[in-house]
Amino acid sequence: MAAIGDVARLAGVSKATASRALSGNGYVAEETRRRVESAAAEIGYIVSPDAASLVTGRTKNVGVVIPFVNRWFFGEVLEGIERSLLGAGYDLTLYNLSGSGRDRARVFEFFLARKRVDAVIAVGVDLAGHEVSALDRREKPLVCLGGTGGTAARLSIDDRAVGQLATEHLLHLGHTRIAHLAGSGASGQPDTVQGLRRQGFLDAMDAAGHAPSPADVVETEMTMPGGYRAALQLLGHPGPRPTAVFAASDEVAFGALRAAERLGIAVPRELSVVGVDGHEYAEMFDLTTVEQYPGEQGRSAVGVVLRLLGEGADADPLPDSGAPMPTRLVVRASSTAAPR
Amino acid sequence: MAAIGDVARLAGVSKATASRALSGNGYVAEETRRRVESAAAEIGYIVSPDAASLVTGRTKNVGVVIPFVNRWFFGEVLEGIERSLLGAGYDLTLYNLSGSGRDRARVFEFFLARKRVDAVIAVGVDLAGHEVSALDRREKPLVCLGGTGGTAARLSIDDRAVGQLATEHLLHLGHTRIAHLAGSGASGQPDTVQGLRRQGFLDAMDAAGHAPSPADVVETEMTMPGGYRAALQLLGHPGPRPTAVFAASDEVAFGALRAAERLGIAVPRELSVVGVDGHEYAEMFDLTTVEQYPGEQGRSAVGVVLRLLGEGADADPLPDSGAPMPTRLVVRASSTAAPR
DNA sequence: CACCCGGCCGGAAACGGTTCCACATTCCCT
DNA sequence: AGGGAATGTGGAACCGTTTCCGGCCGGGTG
Repeated sequence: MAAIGDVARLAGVSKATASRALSGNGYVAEETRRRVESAAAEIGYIVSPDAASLVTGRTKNVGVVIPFVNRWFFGEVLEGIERSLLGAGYDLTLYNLSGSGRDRARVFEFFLARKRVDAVIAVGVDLAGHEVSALDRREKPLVCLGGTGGTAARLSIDDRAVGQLATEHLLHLGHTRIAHLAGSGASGQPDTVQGLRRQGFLDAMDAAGHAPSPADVVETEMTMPGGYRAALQLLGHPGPRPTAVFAASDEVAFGALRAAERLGIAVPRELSVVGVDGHEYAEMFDLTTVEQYPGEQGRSAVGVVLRLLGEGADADPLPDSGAPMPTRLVVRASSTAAPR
Repeated sequence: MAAIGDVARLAGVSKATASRALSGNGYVAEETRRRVESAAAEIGYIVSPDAASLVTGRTKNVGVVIPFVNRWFFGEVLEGIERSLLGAGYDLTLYNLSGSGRDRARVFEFFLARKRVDAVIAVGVDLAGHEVSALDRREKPLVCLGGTGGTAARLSIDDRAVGQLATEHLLHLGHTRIAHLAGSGASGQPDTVQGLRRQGFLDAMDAAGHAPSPADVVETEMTMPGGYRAALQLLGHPGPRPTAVFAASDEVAFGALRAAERLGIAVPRELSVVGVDGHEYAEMFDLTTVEQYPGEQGRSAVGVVLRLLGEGADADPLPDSGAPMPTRLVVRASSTAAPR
């Protein structure tokens, strides 16, 4: 394979000049630069990123750790991150942190600790203290998107406010008995996404003077089948039912809709449903939801990372640091006034 | 940061020996090895993959190019690949090849051509001739999972057989007017996934002596909203309707189910629906489907790649090369005998 | 006893770039 | 006119590994 020395020889300059010409750092006469470039093109020269990062210490590569790729929110975030990174000339190394077992430790101690990534974006993962300290001992910038634990840069929506907003929407419609399909762990870990959305729900209910019965808050995996099962449990018994459900995510809400259909409960006449996410399918299901914009969030995270890495002010402006990412209530046919 | 020289000094050996001790290549006395290892642990030494791959020419990193991450099949494949790769100590660099424009060229010419990946797995992408030749000019093994164009190693299900199988299932149930919700491009590109499934459908119909009317084969984006819209178009008019639909993917089938519900068409009494994929949600929707196993496919692809890279025979046995990956018809409540 | 071979180790040469430093011009300013 | 700054270039050091080669030792073999 052609190395920079070959290019230099062909162009009649030194390696140093060739390097400067190709990388654009330092002074080099316009005419020389052209000569070097055409020499490089002629022999099909491509730089070795390994050699370059060996000496510069920067790899132009960022690690992304993410617990799922096949949940809508995460997939969307990942796509946003990927696109931005690629645009900035960075590679993206993916770590799918599913379990919390030894694989997880391996990712942090073996893969991320190595010098192959310049920075890490953690999306929706709850970092342990030693995990984040392992990272900044290596002086690797860390940006968190959702999740908990990082003292580092953090981007997030206001999940408590989201829960509150969705619930208030139902309250305004006159519902009084509102159930909540919460993400699993919502009551145990109050500062996670699930916990905060649940808290928002409780706050809104409380402010309206309602105290939901414990049976009306059920926790479930945040997937469509999870929501389906939880809704069957919540609604599938004789006797009075809640007239509205606030689902912790759109996928859970879809499952609830399917369960209602299965149980012969008419939506929205007998049951209003609202979710959160702004899922691609929400419109098709006529689902009222609090939208968020994961692709945008991913892009913002990349913006922060690049800033932290000292890449110039070329990118989009930073979101006001500390300010939550935007969300918006979108009302569709799945929610309506409470039946009398 | 600690380099291997520091480890060597601390252990009282040369860099060469330290390297051998840590990498496990070449002769080194057991006792020395232990001394080196504890020295390394003491100062928290970690190798620089950049330096290592600079000299060995191998990066322990494979590139994955994939058109979507947020479609079930692709997400599942990606997860399978990731898990396997991680297990083998490899990194995974993700290239989300969405458009076919300049971004795509950039990925192939700039990112993949560089020496940062040892091999490439292309899932569900139709490679152009110059794209694959660019890769093997660099002597980078290429494994294709679905998609077309690679002369290289290829893993795939038999999509034509899948279409045929699904259609035959409906024929056996007595249906005669069967519609097909095909993936877009099915008729234009006969050797793509969509094209082959459509061909299998046509073959089965033909063998049964039926000639589907052109209006009963409609093409759509392979997503749930796509299936929804296409099914509305297919079923949402007065007059006689097909009694069964073969959807090119489960997500399309879900959309069709939703459309049927919207139109007041009872499934399966008035309309049978079958899909293909074995989507996570299929059971919840009671969908009859031809299952495939994308996670498994991803793992197999990694197996092939590792073999190609000369990693020992430690991994799972190769699937019989050339043999299609397994599929299985799973009958659920969405398909039943044709109404009389 | 001479020889060879296998285990074990160190010195030094790569690998392919970037960057520091020194040096030579040219240019501008006082 | 003189001096310093800006521009352009080359030599050489350096980044952190792996690996080739050669030397040393001990033991089995002819």
